[in-house]
Amino acid sequence: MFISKTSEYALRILTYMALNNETQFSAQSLYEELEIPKRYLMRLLTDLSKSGFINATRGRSGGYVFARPIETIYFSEIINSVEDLQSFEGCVLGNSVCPVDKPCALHHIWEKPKQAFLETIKTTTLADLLL
Amino acid sequence: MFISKTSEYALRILTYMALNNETQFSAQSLYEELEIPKRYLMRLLTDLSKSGFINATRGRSGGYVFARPIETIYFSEIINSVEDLQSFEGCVLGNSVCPVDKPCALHHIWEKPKQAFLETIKTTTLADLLL
DNA sequence: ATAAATTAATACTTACAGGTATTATATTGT
DNA sequence: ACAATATAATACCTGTAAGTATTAATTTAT
Repeated sequence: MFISKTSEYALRILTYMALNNETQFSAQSLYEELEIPKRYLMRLLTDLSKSGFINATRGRSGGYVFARPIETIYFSEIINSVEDLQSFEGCVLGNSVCPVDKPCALHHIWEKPKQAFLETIKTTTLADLLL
Repeated sequence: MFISKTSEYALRILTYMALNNETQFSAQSLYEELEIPKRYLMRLLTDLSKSGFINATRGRSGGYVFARPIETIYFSEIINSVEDLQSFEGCVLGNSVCPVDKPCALHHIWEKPKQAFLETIKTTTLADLLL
């Protein structure tokens, strides 16, 4: 499982845009490149626009462009915009509380993969894909 | 997100059983200890029994006991019994194909956390909780 | 002005994980 | 034998993520 399908889509869209530096991307062109159901893609683009990752312009020669430099867009922020990142931070066993002094049985075992995941998404930006 | 709620429950049940070595656990007693909806817990116990982790005995003094030594029960196996582990192995971006010679943009970035996760669950058994 | 081409808003539908209810089956103490 | 106490099987309900449909708003070429 790992991340939701919507997170997958959001990452797919933005990584594609970051890697193909065209001046602008239309929903149509993104639909043709990425394998995402068209109407869902369009709605997601509006969401990503509202979240401030991209700017939309309507009308005949409209489309989407990055609203900010891609050096400032972290994967954690993208994922967090479509699902709750908090659910990754919490206890593996889903315990409401998992206190430091008396953590759940799996706590220390889970730390390593969890940190590897969080660190990766929190320290990697879209620009890092170009390196 | 990471793992499904059902996986969480399955882990919670079996880790609890591993850590509290009573001769037998009734659904009732597990319900009182773990915070899992009762009927769902009972169904899950039957599933875990069918999967061969535990043996169930019915009737007046029935309950559940481990069917195998806990040294042989890996977390990967538990998770895999209630959801598809394959979904963790696959491409982060959910691409149907993500070929080695031309992997997706996030491929190498994702490798580290993914391997950390898979290695942990594939090399850790319930018995390791007792160490 | 008008039509074409684009995104936006909103509401609806679907699929599935998670949760519930009911009835059946097995075991054991009396 | 019978009642009590377990688990098993099966069907149903529900909430939410994912996907679809419809209509509105905006821009631009002619």
